[in-house]
Amino acid sequence: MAITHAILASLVGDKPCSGYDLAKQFNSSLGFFWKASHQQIYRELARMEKKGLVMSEVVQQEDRPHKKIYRVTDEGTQYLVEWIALPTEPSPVKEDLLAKFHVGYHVPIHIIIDEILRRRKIHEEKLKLYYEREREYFPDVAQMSMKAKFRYLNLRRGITHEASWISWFDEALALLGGAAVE
Amino acid sequence: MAITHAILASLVGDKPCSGYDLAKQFNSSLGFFWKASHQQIYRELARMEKKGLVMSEVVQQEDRPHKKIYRVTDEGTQYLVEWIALPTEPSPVKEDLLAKFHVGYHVPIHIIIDEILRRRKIHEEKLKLYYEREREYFPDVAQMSMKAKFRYLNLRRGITHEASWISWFDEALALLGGAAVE
DNA sequence: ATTGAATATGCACTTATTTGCATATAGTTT
DNA sequence: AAACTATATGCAAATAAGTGCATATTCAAT
Repeated sequence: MAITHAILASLVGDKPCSGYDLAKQFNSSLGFFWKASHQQIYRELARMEKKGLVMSEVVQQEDRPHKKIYRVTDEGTQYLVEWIALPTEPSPVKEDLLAKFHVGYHVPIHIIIDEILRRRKIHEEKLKLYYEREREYFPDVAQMSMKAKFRYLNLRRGITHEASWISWFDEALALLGGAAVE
Repeated sequence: MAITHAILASLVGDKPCSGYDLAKQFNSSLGFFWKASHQQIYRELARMEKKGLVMSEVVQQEDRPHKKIYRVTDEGTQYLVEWIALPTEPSPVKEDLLAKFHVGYHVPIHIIIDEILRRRKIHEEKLKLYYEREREYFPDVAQMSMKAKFRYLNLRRGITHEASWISWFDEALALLGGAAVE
């Protein structure tokens, strides 16, 4: 996915913010569909401003360095809406772990088992975090605004994604004879 | 994931082959963890040969253009095995559809519904293909070599991945009031 | 004969990403 | 006082990845 679209979606969908804020939003819903370094973000924001998709305003702060707050222009909004209407292909999977599994029988099995256990823990913690957020922010699924529904679905995608990893890890452990988990 | 690792894994795990063959293997198990254009592959193979990770042999063919068969060197194998032992982080998700959902309430709902239905069909077809391959190549899960187990698990990862997408699409359709599927 | 498909390779250009460096303010910790 | 953390921005260089174009052979179809 082009970083342009991710930034536009974030600025339109949340409030106008600085590059620093964008870089931080890896924790929030933005992190479900996009990650990038702050260097990428600053550069991309500058490019987008040159193209007229966003505009910035320098905000002087007393206790912190000044910052540039970016907001989406009408042109930017239109560009985003047009992009949404275009069909989207599934993003290609590039997963290290699967490449390792492809030749996994060439290394001692404990290396693979350890790696599965390590990765499983990472995904489990993420899943737990997502469940907590689900309980906290979306307690009443029946009563939600359109915006909330979409945010909820993105969170649900994170949940199904992590859950499918975990069930696969368990399958792998069972087949490869790894220890039971916890 | 670095394309280097994917190519090495493919050459070690399957048989030595040409860049053209590698590019075609998008259909087979290779496609679960890696996609690239033939241009990328040829360039990367050339680089890897310069580094000594692979070596090539030109094979003259009577009925087709000549081709270069690449095989992994001892150095390449060692490099791959060392890489496998390194821990692997989950690959960052960059999914267009989630960015679109982030601002989905800004466009008419039928655009989103249509896109869900279209994407659902793609994932369903892939899942069907994977199930067929599972029946065909792995009929007896209890009796498998180590190599077969790893191949089976990669296929299973493809299956859990696609299945999690489909269940999410159904959830989205239910919440957004889309038509029942088929 | 010419077009098209499959096999087979690759250069050149462009874009994307990563890494290292650099700067600046202010508060907190040692 | 010096070091560290958090906020805030950005350039430069290197590496990686992606797109467009170009070439060559053979067979099959029109």
